[in-house]
Amino acid sequence: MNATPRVIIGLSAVVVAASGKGPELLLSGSPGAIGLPFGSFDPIGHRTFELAVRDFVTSQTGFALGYVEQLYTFGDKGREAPVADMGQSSDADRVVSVGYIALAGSIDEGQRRAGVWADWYRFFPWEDRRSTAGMRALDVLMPDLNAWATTTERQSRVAMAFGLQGQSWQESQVLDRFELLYEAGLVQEAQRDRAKSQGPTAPALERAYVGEPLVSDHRRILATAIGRLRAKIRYRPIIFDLAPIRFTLSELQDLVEALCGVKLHKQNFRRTLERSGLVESTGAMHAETGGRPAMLFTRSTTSRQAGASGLSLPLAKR
Amino acid sequence: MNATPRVIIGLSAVVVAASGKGPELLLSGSPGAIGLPFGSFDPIGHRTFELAVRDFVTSQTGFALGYVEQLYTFGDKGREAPVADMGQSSDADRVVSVGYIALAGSIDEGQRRAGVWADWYRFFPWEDRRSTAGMRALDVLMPDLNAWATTTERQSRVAMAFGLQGQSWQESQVLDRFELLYEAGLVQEAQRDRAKSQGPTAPALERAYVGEPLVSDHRRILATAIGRLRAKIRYRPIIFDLAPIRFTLSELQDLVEALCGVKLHKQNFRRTLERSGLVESTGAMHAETGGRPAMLFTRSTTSRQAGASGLSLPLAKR
DNA sequence: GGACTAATGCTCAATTTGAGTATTAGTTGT
DNA sequence: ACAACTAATACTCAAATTGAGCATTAGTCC
Repeated sequence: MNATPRVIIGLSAVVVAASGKGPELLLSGSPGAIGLPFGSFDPIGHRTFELAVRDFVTSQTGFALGYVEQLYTFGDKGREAPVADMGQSSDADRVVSVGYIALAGSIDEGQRRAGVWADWYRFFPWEDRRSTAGMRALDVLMPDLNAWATTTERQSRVAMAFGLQGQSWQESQVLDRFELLYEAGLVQEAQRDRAKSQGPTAPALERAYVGEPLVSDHRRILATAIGRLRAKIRYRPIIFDLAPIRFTLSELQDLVEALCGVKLHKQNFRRTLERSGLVESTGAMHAETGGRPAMLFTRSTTSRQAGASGLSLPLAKR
Repeated sequence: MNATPRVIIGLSAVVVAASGKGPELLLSGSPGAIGLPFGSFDPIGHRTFELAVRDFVTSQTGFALGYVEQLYTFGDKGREAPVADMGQSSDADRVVSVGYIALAGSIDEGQRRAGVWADWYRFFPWEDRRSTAGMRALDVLMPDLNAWATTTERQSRVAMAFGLQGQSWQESQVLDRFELLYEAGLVQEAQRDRAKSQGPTAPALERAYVGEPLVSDHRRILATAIGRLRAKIRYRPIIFDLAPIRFTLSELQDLVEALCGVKLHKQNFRRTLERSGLVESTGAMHAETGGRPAMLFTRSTTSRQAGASGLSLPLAKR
């Protein structure tokens, strides 16, 4: 045991790629203990965090990252992520973990097979309001959430987060919603974390409704990341770091919808997008959908400039 | 010299308070080496970063913080902030610094005297577009900036950041603008940082135009913080953490204008604010301005709820 | 050639902005 | 007490943006 505990910097990455179906996450770990790719920062070998993240994700999953952005630094005691793959850490060490978001663009089948990818809604079923399944998850959770909301303060938090009572659903409030479900004891992590001190609490609901748990606080990190991404596509053109080089407007819309978990009005989406100047049409067409062939677009050069704004979403159909 | 270098966590805080005149910053250091309040994180004594920040700011400046939010974690080698007040660090150590933003509300004269406060536009004269002085700073800098912008890529970056050629001025792009001025060698830090490798570069302009330098990369951190704050008041009601408990709409507007460095249309500001439901009028009046007495408002309870949105600014008069 | 499917085009009312002009309730000077 | 002045508040109006539809078109699949 050391007199001065060491500080260890852990790095975790939320790596997102767009498949045909929607946003997918790169995971690591073994069945029953799935988590985000996680590595530790080597103060000698690594010049910057970002390089370190690229490095360990590539070496851990064989995958090279595109856009990378820092998410948040988690330093609370009792919240540290386990340093599974390190071994040399002792109890006296203090782990600080720096979370990153990485966008891996659209990936092909080969790349897909190289890593373990999963639809991120497996962990947040209630966040997907495109499908009836997602809406159903919310319906199932609601009674328990209401039962927990015994004070007005709790009630109003629930109303704000889940868009009840005249409030509108804000797709970027992913973390608020997760925190509420955690506090209400409805997600498995809550039961796991409480098991140490107290007895069991809320009823165990099916995975299809409460989502699958992740190791440590990784699901919370993921919630933070999803919220950030959803907010960010509105003011930075990051959506193009997720989309393929050439795309039809429908494909782009599907991607945005998948990311935000809501349905958009097609004609208006097209309108705002064309006005924004973020995309420009290539001459080419894409005819594989069985309907009228669609124009293929690319991101414009202006969309690449620092300070270019994002999509002002023509939002939410109920 | 250690075999395994230690990692040291430094914490720096951008502490903002609203005085009558505008946003003021809490500084520390001695003349000629002014910087942000800076402390180091003690892995044993501190349970969370946030507590540590509150702690060292209070002990260093006698000031208690209100709202605190993490800004960014700076881990690049060669960019670390000096650990002036520590002494025990060696060259082999790696310093990672976590930046925080803190809002100290509106402060009275007594509190003001307890610390060293400065108008933040001393460090960014060009960011203040309310005054002719600020506009003048930009005019003075522009020729040098244009001289530096020899490639189209640079030119378009300048145009985007400074709102030229049909682009509009985006008040939250503080960092982009600072980075450009840095790269163009117009701010003192650039010359200082380059002095080690190369000779002197750009002409030395007056402080009134290029702003005062800060220790290490603190001015960059500050630019990040200002940009973040300016963006954030649009989607979170943080402005009320800066305003006094009761305020007139004009006072609130002055505060927003000072923060964002732009003038707003008075009648429209009032309109959006009243519609937003973020404020509610107390019965009381405030009659000290020499004109018609103004209604005093407070933030509403809804503005305190998690997820409450910010001000949709009725923007910029030229 | 007719049915079907998506993509694209176009319209219209409701809201939200941007930019003013007009009125009101105080203070200050004479 | 009145005129001049100042800032707050009220009201107006056109332009732009948004939300929601209906209509048309260019392909594929019998």
